[in-house]
Amino acid sequence: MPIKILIADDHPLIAEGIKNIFENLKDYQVVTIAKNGKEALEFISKHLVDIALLDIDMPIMDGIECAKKIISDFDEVKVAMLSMHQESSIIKNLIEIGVKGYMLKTIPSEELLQAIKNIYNGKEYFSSDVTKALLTEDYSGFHKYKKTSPLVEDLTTREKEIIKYISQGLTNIQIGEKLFISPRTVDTHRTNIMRKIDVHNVASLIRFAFQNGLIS
Amino acid sequence: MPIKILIADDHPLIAEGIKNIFENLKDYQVVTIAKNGKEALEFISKHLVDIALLDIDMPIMDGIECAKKIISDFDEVKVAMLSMHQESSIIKNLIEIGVKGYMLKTIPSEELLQAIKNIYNGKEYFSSDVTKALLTEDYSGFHKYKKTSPLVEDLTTREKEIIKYISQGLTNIQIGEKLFISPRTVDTHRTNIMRKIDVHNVASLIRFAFQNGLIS
DNA sequence: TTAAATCTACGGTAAACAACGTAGCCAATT
DNA sequence: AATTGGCTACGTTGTTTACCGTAGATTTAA
Repeated sequence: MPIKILIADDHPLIAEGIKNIFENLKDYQVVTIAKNGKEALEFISKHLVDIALLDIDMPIMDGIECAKKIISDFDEVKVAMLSMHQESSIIKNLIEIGVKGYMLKTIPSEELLQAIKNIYNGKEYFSSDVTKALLTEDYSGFHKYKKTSPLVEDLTTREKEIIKYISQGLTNIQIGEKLFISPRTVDTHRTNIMRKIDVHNVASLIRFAFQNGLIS
Repeated sequence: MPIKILIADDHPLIAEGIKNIFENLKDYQVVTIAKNGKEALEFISKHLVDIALLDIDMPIMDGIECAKKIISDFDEVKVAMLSMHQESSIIKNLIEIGVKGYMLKTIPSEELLQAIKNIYNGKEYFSSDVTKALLTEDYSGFHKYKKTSPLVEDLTTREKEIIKYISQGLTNIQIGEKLFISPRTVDTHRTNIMRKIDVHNVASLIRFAFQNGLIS
């Protein structure tokens, strides 16, 4: 029983290109190519479909509207989006709607097959490209991102360990007990840490640690 | 010519489990299992390795340190991270460092194979789980998995203001000057804050503030 | 084989903090 | 008119931190 796939894209060349990927593979079957969201919905209401691959930019009914309707009315159909662009706000929205995947059209064919398989098996799939774009995106407006200070490089493993415990609210004595060292040694580490990153109290230290990913 | 893989993980069971995935596959070869970053580096300096799969939490030298060194010193080795957690703050750092992949240890074996293949071929791979976590995280900061504590509600405007100044590393005297109040009053606010959110030192206070979006 | 870095540890001092209680003033609410 | 909550302020006490210097042991790098 092959996985039944619906493709919705208003560009026939692209749609055919995608269809070709599944050609000659007995595990996959492209059951139709829809030119817009409306056609896709009509087909789904009359035929069995496992996975709907929707382009986002389509005339008459776009992929997002279409995805909403499919997910609310035909919950046995799993929806994945194909797009040229990577806009995090849209993607976030799509996930809330309940799509199972988001892929760029630049996806390699074998990765697409893997993605379809994953989604068919109840998992989710999002392009690595998308992930990276999101991670390297500048979130200005939501929160500020500070690069890791070069000062972090100067900290030794032990010092980072000490910072971790300080952030947990432990006193030098308690930290000493945890690490089986003298509280005076912890104090020495503290002093060295403070000197290295040029702060002069715990508050600034913890702030620095947070902003540089030393604690979370 | 199989893809030569180095695995670094201080938990032998996990490392062996990962190794088993590649067993009997002629395209992949696990050339060694390192117990920490140091061992991994030593091996790489002496042997040919295509891909280094590093756990993040390791003793002696953790995966992040190790990744940095590998990427700076052995740029023919592609580095991918394996982790138990989805820590978006450090994933971003990792990408800047230059790692090619980030996967959760819950990754299915076939997906891991696909990931390794992608990375070997110069692409990148990031777990869908990670992507989704990033997309659905609330953008109040990097500190996603902590919900706002109900205790925050108890804090007055003045108290939050005091917290802000404390986080900037100001002493009670300096805060008093800023707000034109006595340092003793600042002290009173401090005490009240501590009582309300049930912490007993500045470190815990700042941590709380970060995790609840009071400061950033 | 030096030299440098790291982790360890201590003595001493001044500053800052944490916690207790008490209390007046003001504004908003009951 | 009385109460409540928030901001102000002080006395006091013990704990903890921040910083200064010194220094041995061990590992790493030059």
